[in-house]
Amino acid sequence: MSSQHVPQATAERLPLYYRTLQHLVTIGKTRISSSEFGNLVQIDSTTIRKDFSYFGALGRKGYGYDTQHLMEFLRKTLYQDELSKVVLIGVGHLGTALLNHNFQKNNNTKIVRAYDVDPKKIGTEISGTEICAMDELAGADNHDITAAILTVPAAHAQEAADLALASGIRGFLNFSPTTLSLPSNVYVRHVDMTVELQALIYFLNHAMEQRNSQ
Amino acid sequence: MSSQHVPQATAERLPLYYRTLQHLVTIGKTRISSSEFGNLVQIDSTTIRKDFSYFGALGRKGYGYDTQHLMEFLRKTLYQDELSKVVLIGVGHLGTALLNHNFQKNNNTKIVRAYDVDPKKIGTEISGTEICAMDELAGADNHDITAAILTVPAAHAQEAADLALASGIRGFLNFSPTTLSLPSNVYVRHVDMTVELQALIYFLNHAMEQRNSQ
DNA sequence: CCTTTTTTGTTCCTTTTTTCACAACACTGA
DNA sequence: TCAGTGTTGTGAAAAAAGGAACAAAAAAGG
Repeated sequence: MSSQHVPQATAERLPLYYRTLQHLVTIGKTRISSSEFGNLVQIDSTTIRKDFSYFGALGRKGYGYDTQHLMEFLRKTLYQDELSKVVLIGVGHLGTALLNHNFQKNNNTKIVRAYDVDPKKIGTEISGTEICAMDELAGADNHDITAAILTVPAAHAQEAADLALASGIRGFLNFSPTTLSLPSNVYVRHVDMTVELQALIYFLNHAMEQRNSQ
Repeated sequence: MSSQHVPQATAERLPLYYRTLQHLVTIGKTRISSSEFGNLVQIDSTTIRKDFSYFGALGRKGYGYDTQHLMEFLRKTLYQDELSKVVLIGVGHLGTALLNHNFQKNNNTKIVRAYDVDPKKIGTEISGTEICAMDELAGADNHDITAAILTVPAAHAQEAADLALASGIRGFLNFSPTTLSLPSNVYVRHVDMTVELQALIYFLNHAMEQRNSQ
C-alpha cells in the first residue's frame, strides 16, 4: 500500500514531522508512539498514523516508531536524497536572515547564489553565499536550480519572478505581500507575514474554539 | 444570515482578501466582480462569494462588490477597529525586517516595543520602535498587548514565550523552528520558513497536480 | 419602460480531510 | 510459553471544504 497518492494535507505536514524527528533524534529518543508524537506536534494521533500509512508500514505494532528510521525515510521522501539548489532574490533584512539561517545544515538544501540591485552588496558574501547583480539573473541558466526565494519589495516581486522564470526556475517561495502571476506549470508558495499576523489577531478577537494551527 | 459560524478555511483567507482590496482601492478600482477578484487571488469565484456570504450580503447582484466598502468591512472584521498592540521579541535580521515592515501603515496593528538581549541594541530604535532589555519583559504588565512576535533563536523560543505568557500575552506568532508548549487558552500561530521551503521542494519533486497554494 | 446581460447568494452535490473504532499483531514479563 | 498490554494500520463514518448550477435581483442599454 505504498505511496499511491499522498493527500495534500498530509504532504503539508511532512516537513513538520521531519523537523520534529530531527529534534527527537538529537536528544537521544529512539522510539516514540503516535500519541506521544501527536502531543509534540499538536496533531491528533490518528491523523499521524494515517499520514505515515500512506507510505507503507513505518511503525511496529505494540512498539511505535523508530525515530532514526522514520527521520531517514522522511528525508528521502522530502529530498529524494539530492541536494536541492536554490537562489535568493533580494538581500534585505529578510533575505539576510534566510541566508544566515543556512538551510543546508539540517536539510538537503543550499542557497547557492543571492541577487540584489544594491551595488554596495554586490560582490560581497553572507554566510558563504555570494551576492550577484540582479542583471546577471537575466542571462543566467538556472535550469539546475530547484527554486527561487523571493524577498524583494512587493513592487518588484513580479519583475524578479519573471526574470527567474526566464532563467529556467520553476519553483518559487514568495515572501512579498503580492500575488504573483505565473504560468500554471510553475509552483508558487506564498508566505505573508502580514497575513499571518492578521489571521492571528482575527482568531484572538473571535476567540471561538481555541485551536492551534499546525 | 450574518456570521453564525465562519469556517476556519474562510477565516484564513480574509487577510488575503483584505490585502488585495487595499491594493485595488489604492489603484482606484471602485468595483469588482467575484470572478475578477478570484482571478487576482487565485481562488474560485464561488468560494469567494460563499466566504463573503457568511458575513451577510456584501455585494450587489449584477454589479459586484464595492471595493472601498468591502475593504472597510473586512478591516472591522479583522481588527474590530481597535489598534492592536504587539511586541516583538528578538531583534535579529528577521526581527528587524518585521520592524521595518511597519504593520501600522496599512493595518491596525503596531509593534509597540521590541525586546533583545544584546546590550548594543538595547536603548536604540528601529523604525520608531524602542528596543528594551529582555529582562524588562519578566516584570512587565502586557495585558494590553494582543500578541507577541517571536523571532529569537529556536533554543530560546520556549523561554521567551514563557516570559511573555507570564506578562499577560495570550497570542503568539512564532517564527522559531520549534513547537512551543503553552497552555491551551493561548493561541499560537507558527511560521516556519524551513518547513515552507521543504514543502515547496516536496511538491516540485512529486510534481503531481500543480496546484498553487493560497 | 421593457429586454437583455450581469452577477450575486445559495442550494445541492462532490471531494477532501479528520475522526472513530477495532482487529491484528508485536512486545513484555512471568 | 502464554496471558496481558500497548500500539499500529485501516475500513467506515463524520465533518469540512470546494465547486457546479441556477433562481433572483439588479444594472445596462436601448
